[in-house]
Amino acid sequence: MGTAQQAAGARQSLIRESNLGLVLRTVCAADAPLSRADVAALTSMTRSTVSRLVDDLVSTGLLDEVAPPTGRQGRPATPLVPGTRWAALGLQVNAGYLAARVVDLRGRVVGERLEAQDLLGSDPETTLVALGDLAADLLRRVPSGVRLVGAGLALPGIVSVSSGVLLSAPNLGWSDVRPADVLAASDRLGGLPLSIGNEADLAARTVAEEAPGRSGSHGDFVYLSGETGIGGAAVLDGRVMTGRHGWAGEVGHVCVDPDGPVCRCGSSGCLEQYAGKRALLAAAGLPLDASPSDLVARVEAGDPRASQAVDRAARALAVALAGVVNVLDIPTVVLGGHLGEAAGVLAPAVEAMLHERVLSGRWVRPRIVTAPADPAPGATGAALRELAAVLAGPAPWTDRATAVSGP
Amino acid sequence: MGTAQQAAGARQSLIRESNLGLVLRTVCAADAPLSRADVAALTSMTRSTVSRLVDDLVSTGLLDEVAPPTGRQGRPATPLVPGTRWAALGLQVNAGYLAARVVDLRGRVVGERLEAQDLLGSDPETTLVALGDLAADLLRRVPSGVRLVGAGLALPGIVSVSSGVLLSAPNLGWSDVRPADVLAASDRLGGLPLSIGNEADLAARTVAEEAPGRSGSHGDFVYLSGETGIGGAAVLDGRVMTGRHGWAGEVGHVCVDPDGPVCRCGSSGCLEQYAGKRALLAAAGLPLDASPSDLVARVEAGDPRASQAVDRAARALAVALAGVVNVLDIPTVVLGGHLGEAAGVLAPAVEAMLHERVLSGRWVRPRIVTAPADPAPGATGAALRELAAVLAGPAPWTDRATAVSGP
DNA sequence: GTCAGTTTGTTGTGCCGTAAAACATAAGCG
DNA sequence: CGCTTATGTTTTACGGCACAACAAACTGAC
Repeated sequence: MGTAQQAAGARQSLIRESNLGLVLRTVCAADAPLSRADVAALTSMTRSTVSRLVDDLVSTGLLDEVAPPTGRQGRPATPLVPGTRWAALGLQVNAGYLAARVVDLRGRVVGERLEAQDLLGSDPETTLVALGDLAADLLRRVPSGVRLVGAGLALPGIVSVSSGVLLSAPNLGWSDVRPADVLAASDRLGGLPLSIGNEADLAARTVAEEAPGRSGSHGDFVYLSGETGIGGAAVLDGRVMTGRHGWAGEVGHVCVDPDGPVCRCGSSGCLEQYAGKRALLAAAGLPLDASPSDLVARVEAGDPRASQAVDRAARALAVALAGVVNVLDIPTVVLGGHLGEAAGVLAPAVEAMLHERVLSGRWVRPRIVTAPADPAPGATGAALRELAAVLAGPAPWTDRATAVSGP
Repeated sequence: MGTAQQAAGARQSLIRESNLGLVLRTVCAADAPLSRADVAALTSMTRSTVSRLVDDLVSTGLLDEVAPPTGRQGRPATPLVPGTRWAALGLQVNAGYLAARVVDLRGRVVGERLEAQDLLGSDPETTLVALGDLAADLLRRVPSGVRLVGAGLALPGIVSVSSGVLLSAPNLGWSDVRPADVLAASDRLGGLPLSIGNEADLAARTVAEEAPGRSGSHGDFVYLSGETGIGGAAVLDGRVMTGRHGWAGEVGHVCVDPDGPVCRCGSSGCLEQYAGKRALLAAAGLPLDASPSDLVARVEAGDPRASQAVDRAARALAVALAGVVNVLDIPTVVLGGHLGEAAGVLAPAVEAMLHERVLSGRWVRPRIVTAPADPAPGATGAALRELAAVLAGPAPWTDRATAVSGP
């Protein structure tokens, strides 16, 4: 087509905003508190410039100054840390539970509410209102003075992020739901804007950044979220690849064997039919409400049926992941959810087979690692995404004067 | 780990450079010539600012002013077009030919040399020197005054872009080759810096942008390059996704059936074993030197063996591409090379099967389209990549005074 | 205890690039 | 020929950063 794209010219204020964000991100990314001079050295800006930017950030509470250390020569530096006055709300609906979390700019979970509940076939509206109650209860306990920058909701299904519609969530039995409308109608979030996202995409974010702006141990990886189904996400250089419509990363429905069992997605031989929680437990002869650790125990006890189920799943994982690694050139795979719990018996076999099947395996050996155990990583990830918006461009936030929260 | 990343602070000169590039790209992206006032309107900058930026670009020849049109009211505008004084050299080595092209900033092929040659098992040094001769001959015919910004070489194999090493090219029988060193030693490129890239990645670029800075009809697509093997590339929002090491897009080695034939990559059941040129022709009972059009003719004539081979390939393509589409969320597939030539008999079947196998197929129907026929798209893509560096940031180029080329 | 040495943070000066508005230019049109 | 319209240029002002000098605060040695 060749139509000229709309792109705004850079004016002087942009460089201010850009540097404001750079300073904030630099402080957030650091392991130890940085002084103004440290930031200047890292960003190759002058101390005077950094100083003025930092002053702005401190006055809005995006950065905090802490007590100067002693013992070193020269004028004592003023250590800077991410502020505690800014936080975001993360929500999650899953087949087995509701979750609400508040995460602050330092990445600390300020407050949390979890509620186990079987939600397969539940009514979307009722469930979302219950989630709203959970959130409202949580928000009441948040210390006053904390500014909430937004709310995010992690959902296990196909989500249209831009329009805010959950198109389909088979494990909940939901389709065409607009959570923001439901929660706005019930007014439990106090006008906080709500965005939604895919559970795996958001859970992957908790691996990509251990705190807002601070990248995790892996910069590029494929995340596999073993909840009831198998969700997935691809992270490239710390950013979750969402794809054109936000549906990228559906590794669970990569075809492992075209002659394999029919999947409820309409295709056949999907990975989920081999390594999904139900498929795995059923193949091992375990009840559907058994836990992955039961499976691991059986395998370690020498149960041949369990071992066979695990082998079958490992083989399927290797085939599917090899394709993903070949296409994305990301040799690291992070296993979360039930796959993470079963990683002890799964990972070694998958890793070996991956090595054989990956074209570039000769030069970079594929690795499988396990995500830290967390009942609701999607909720944390949703909060992190909201906070990431602040880090990307703090300027719009420094203007707003009043806080949303408070008792 | 959370180490603070090195990021430079934005200084004032950056905004100049940024806007310089923006103006250049805006003009290049437009279908019709733009005036200074048009650019100002599109970029939301003032006419005065645009005017000064354009003056700089015109003085370096990155933009040309053409004759003002007549017939409209008001002071006649000065139409701007990409300059003809800037060009890049694109080279390609493939199993069947050598190619050299010079492409200018308007996307026109200024000069071209093609040489058919069987290069399987050839000596890398001899072949690259021959390519250098071809290029030197081509450069002699380039009009004087044309500035060459760089040279790119498209190679059919695993390439380490950053270090400039062709790690492995099975279809040439090459491994661990450093083309830049060979060509620098023979001094046939007159000191022009050479970068290398994967053939499919670069060929995909010719689909993504029909001219430097002017995007093609598809912004997001998976490109399948059917040369001797099957290469691939993923294009997201006009940018080729290269992956961590530059090896992304190897769709040819996605596993279609784990029990399928062994591939020379060490894996089994790779797509290439079903839809690769050799596999396809062999399955159809055609000689290895037959052309894809022969296959199409046989199918249309009702040859059952040919039809069966095509069906098998289509099935394999659907399985592999469904996985790719599920993971990347890119519902458009562009077929190039022999797959493009056979698209008439392949595409409809693949499209139908894709629709069934893609998770999001209910909302966005996957489409298969054909790339324009071109004997050496990699060469053009390599040149486009060099020119893209100029468009991304023209500032470094406007400083250099002297040209490289000339008779 | 005092003073040199050292590192940090702040204050003025100048340069540079864009915005805004007035002005100059070059057509068409009645 | 003057009016209208649109483009391109000039002038002035403002905001941002770099640079350099300065002030602040602590260590350590004599």
